[in-house]
Amino acid sequence: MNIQESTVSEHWLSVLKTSGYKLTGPRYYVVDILARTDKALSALEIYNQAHQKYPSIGLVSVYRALDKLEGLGLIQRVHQRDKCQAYITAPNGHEHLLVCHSCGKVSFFQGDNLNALVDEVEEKTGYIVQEHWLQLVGICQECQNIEYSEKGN
Amino acid sequence: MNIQESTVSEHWLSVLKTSGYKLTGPRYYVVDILARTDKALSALEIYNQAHQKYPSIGLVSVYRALDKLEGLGLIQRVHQRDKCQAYITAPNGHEHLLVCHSCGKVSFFQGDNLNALVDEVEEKTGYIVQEHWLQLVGICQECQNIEYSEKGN
DNA sequence: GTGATTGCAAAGCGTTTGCACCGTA
DNA sequence: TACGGTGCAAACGCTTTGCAATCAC
Repeated sequence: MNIQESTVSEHWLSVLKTSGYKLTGPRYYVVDILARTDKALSALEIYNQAHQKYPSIGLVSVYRALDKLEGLGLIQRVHQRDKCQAYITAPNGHEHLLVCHSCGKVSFFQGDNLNALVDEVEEKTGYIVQEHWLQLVGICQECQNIEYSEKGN
Repeated sequence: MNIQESTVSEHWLSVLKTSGYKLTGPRYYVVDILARTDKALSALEIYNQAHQKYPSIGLVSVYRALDKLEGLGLIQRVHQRDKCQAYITAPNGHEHLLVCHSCGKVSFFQGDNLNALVDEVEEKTGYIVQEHWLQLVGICQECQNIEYSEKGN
């Protein structure tokens, strides 16, 4: 295929290529959509968006692309109360997530303090902790402002 | 129905009753199984166990019981990399989980330090954080010992 | 007695698989 | 050219729903 427009996801495409994967249309559009949004998207949502620019794309290819991207650590799952099948970019590998309950926006944050907690738990319980996984859910500043202005009316 | 043996899940049964739910066979066995184990169980696993003592139970009733128990805050979901449909008791409401990657055992731990982190994130990002959700995955002490003794052979 | 609860069967939904064709490298 | 990747359709497994019968209260 022939990609003309340059995007922020060039890094991803090069990682895909370096890992021995072919650069195909479906993969390109999945990568591009995820790289351009700050909301967690499900396979179907990605498919719907991709379908507009690449009508021949199949939902199955989206699933397969997501699988590969997750394996390469380029994206990560967002776990929510009910559904846990949405994905977000992982620009710096696995990070802690901050999810806005109102607009669905996902941000990242550093959790340095977590190391002390992990050490404490390891000492108290005798576990060897291999991975930790933290997610905060709240309301972002923009959505707070919207709520206030709505109440003001 | 007529329950003879007394179990650790009496508290749950009284909560169910107080909340206006009828105490039926299927509910009793779902509560009892979850109260007696320290492993996260899926609906099907609970059904299989319950079926042994209560052969007429239906899988559907297990799903419905899990729904109610989760709503009452008596159990909570355990989120794992792939599947997020397993449940564990929540004896003290929602708590942080420590999951053994080897045997599947789930423990609870206190995360007091988390408040400082949440405050910090709120200040830096402007979010109002409503819920936090932390899970550690590692190897428990027993499984570590098993590994060592196996390597020694 | 009465309405909530149950079990069955079927439907629903998201995801995976089989397969022949296609396109990248 | 070779073979990894694709799209379609069908299969799959988990979960939910419709409904008449049942059971706790």
